[in-house]
Amino acid sequence: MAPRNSDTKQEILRIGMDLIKRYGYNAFSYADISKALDMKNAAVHYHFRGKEDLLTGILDQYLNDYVQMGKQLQGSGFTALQKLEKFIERYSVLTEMNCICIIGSVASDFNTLPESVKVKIKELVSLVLQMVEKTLQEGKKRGEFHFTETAKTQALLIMTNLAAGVQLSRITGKPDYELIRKALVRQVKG
Amino acid sequence: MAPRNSDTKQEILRIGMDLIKRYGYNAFSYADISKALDMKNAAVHYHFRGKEDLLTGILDQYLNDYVQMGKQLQGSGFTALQKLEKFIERYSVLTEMNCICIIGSVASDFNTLPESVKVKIKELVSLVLQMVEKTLQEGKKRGEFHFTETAKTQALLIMTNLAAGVQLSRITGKPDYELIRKALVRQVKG
DNA sequence: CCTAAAACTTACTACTTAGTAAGTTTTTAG
DNA sequence: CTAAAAACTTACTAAGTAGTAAGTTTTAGG
Repeated sequence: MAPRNSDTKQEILRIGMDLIKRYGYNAFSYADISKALDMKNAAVHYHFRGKEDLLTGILDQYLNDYVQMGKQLQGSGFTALQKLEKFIERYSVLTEMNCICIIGSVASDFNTLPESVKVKIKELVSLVLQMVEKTLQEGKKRGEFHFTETAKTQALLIMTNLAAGVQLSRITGKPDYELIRKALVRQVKG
Repeated sequence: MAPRNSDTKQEILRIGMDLIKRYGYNAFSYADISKALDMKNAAVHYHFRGKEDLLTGILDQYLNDYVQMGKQLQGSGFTALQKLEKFIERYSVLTEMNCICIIGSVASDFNTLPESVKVKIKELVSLVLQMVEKTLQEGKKRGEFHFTETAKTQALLIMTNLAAGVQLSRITGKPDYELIRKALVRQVKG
């Protein structure tokens, strides 16, 4: 049998996250994951009792990544613009991989998800929005940004531009994402 | 048995469209449709051989609706702002119904769809974007709008704000959609 | 009224889905 | 080396999926 070298649980999360970004939560199965890792579906159930637990695990990890990134950027000498660009970069990478962001993916499937997961998604989205809002406020204070809307509203505009930008560009092509990306940066700079 | 008064094929399309907007393409089945219309799943297959045909029918109807709306607005004495608001209104209604737009829904599932449908979605998105772009150009010429981006880019920004706005507001609440809606109108007015 | 097409139902198939119970292998710690 | 916990496999279930073939009812037109 193939050697089971690395942490399987982590691998499952990795594959699961990729599948959600590529196809969506309701379009992948335990079989897809087990096949990708060359094991049986029961092994996946050993690590995550149900699909709900798996999704929860994926969202927890994603949230953790964001918190980690936030800490790394905080008080690190980066300008607000650089912080914003680090955030935008995540979406550029998604576009390049023909994927959409986790938040956009689960947002589309929102009505089909169990309540516990809905709550977690709310937390996740709130966190991301607050991080962007904070960066925007900081940039305005420093004189880097000159947008006219409130920081919260501007954060909403940026989030929707990016999340839907990657979705739209899968259909109409990557140049459209670039148009959106550049325009929203201009908008923020004012 | 319950009387089969109205056009069944049209009813199937109506239910199917509602299910896509509410749950997504991969989260509903022929059984859902047949139950809603109090008939057997084979009857749905009589009208639409496969799920691919059903989705094609739904997209065709949606595209047709848009063309119809475009014709109605063209040369009808409406200002560009009024036309834009008619467009925005569609998304406001979706928000109120706890739904997302068809385009956003199929965009998330894009990688799971057959090629023929992908092509149709491309046509649909291009049409909608062009309609918005045209309205923006008209408004600028008339002095109603004063946005600084190109009409195409501004159309992309509006589309992404609205499409992701309804998705996001299902998670964080309707007020966020309102913030986005009002901000994008301000942005266009300049 | 009669016929033929349209609109179904009945009854099924083959496949996929999440999930489970019981047994086996592998790893780890004393 | 050994015991036991962890990480699996085997072998299954029950439910749901799209889809089909054949027969029945309904509807519309001459």
